[in-house]
Amino acid sequence: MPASAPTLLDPGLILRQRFAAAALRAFPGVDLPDPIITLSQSPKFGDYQCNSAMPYSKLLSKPPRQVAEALVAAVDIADIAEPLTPASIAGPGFINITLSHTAVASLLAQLDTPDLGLPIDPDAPVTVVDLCGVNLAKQMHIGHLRSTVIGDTLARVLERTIGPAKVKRQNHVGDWGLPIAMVTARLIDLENAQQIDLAKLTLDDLDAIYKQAKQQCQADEEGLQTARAWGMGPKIEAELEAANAEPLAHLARAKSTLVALQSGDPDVRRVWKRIFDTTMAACLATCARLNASISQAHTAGESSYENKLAPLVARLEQSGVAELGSGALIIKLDDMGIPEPCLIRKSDGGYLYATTDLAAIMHRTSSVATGGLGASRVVYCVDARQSLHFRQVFAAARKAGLVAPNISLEHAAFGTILGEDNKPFKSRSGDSVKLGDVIDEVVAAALSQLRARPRAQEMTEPEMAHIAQGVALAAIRYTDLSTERIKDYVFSIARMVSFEGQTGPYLLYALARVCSILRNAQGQGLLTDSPTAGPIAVAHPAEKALALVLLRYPQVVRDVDRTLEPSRLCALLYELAGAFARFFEACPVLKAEDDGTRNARLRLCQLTRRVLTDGLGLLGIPAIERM
RNA sequence: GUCCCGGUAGCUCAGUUGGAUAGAGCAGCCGCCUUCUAAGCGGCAGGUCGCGCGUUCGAAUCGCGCCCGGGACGCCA
Repeated sequence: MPASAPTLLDPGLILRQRFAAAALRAFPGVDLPDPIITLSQSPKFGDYQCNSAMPYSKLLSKPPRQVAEALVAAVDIADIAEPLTPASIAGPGFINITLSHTAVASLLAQLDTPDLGLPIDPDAPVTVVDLCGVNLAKQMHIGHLRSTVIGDTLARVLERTIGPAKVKRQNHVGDWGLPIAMVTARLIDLENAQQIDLAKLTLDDLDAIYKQAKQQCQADEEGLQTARAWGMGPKIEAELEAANAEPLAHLARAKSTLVALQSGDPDVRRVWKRIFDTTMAACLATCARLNASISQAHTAGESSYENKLAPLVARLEQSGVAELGSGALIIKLDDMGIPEPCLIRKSDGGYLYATTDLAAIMHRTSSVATGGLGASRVVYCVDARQSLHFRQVFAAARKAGLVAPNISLEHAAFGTILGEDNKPFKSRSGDSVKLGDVIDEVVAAALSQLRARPRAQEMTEPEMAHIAQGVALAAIRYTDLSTERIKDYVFSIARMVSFEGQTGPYLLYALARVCSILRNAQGQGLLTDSPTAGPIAVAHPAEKALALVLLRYPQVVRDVDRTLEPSRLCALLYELAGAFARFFEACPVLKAEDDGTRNARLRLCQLTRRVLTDGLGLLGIPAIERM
């Protein structure tokens, strides 16, 4: 047990410890589960409650109220809560606990440190976060939003809990398959025909060329097979074959380009590199607009595993883990509860994306000394539709002994973004929507909302434009992060920038109001040089309610680390903003009844600002101090 | 067909390890700006937690069966 275990600030955790000790004292020798401590639903039940008397009563064969009485008699919480009395036991045996104001103030003072109760865990494992996952020759589209935003947020949270040095973002760029070869082939043709200048190539060009190339290679093989199967006659078959001739030729050309690319043909490589650079520059710019910290340094494309595939597959084949099935090389997983085998080599000798993923796992988890990333935890921020794929890859990696048993492989799966019609978000023409265009739209919507406000007159155009950017970013990211990852959600620009209720802008607004108070205090010379010097105190119910939300912050951040669910942090910050809004209504700060109250409230404001700023920062939402 | 994920107020969603009267937001209705930003606050109204059976002192939560919606399912990535 490290001596530097974080100070317990969360009242729920403190109470759990105290009640566990009480259970040990009251019922020595009995192995009871951890006490259940929850927030009370209603103020009349106090702040927290212990619900364990009932389950314990069964294990102890004693009436629940008697168990509750024994716990109340044994528990030592005099330093943090109001004294428990027989009236504290309610219903079948709930123990209601009201924290003392002095204890809350003292815990708040302990929270008010540079790390906000979140010291970096020195024993934490190096963690890889697989995120973004763009493809070459394609604009980032709406399908990349969640992987980018959720992945970036999880990485930010981990950077906070385990330290930035141990978090390795990995952008597993799709830069190596047949589709890329198709584009490369097409681009070489266009260049030879002098129809394009590679030096001036843009991603929009590539996007168009990608579609052309795909079209060119689109053979109606299904139709042909149907015609054969149904015996539609040689004439129809011949017609279909003729129609297929051209696509098949293009396909053959793409395949040979892929071979050339993979064997290092300099000219093909040169064109490919141009595609790569053009794509990455544009995508990283879009990531930057989303405030996602994803850079060239995080890029680890499929191509980077290119020369690892053959040795890996050979090893798996030799060890007998992989076997031939209908010509393909497969790893059977039925003994691991997965009926579908994992394919790692096609019957034509080509490798599949599972092969690349296995190579990536090895790179990520092997030691730094051997050129790996040294991770003990790998988090995949990828669409839920790939769940089976990752179950297969993880199981295959374990079965093949590619990763040690203590290494954690986690798929942080997320649902689909839907349009207003409840179907996957697409443009009117059925194409996927470019992410940059979506961001533009949200910024425009935010700006027009902003102009409609009465306060708009007090702002300059550049100020408003700046705020609109921030509001749009908060709207997009908060919307994406605030529901459970696994669920689909409807992308409604109107709702996300509505500025009302549970939205990113509401959180920014709460922060702007805190900042406003502190700014005015500064202006009136009410903030001393050492802002944390004055005593912290909690008296008014709204102050206490605010304090109790603040105290839950560190533990919620750790929860996000553990569960990979940013929505929990979103929920807490929303509660915090609400608690502050009620405090703001009920408790005048600058015009408080006396200096002591005012200073205590100023400290509460300062701490609220810090926690809100910190939490928003973890969500990748920069603070706006005035709006 | 098999497997995975969802189903909670008109709409969008919370609901932690099974706990008290299932909570928010939006939309609707009623109040509150001479006072630190009304993008706010207070209140009213709104629910067979998809259906059934079971386990339990207690089930939105756990188990089994069904219904509805979405998704995945050996040579695409």
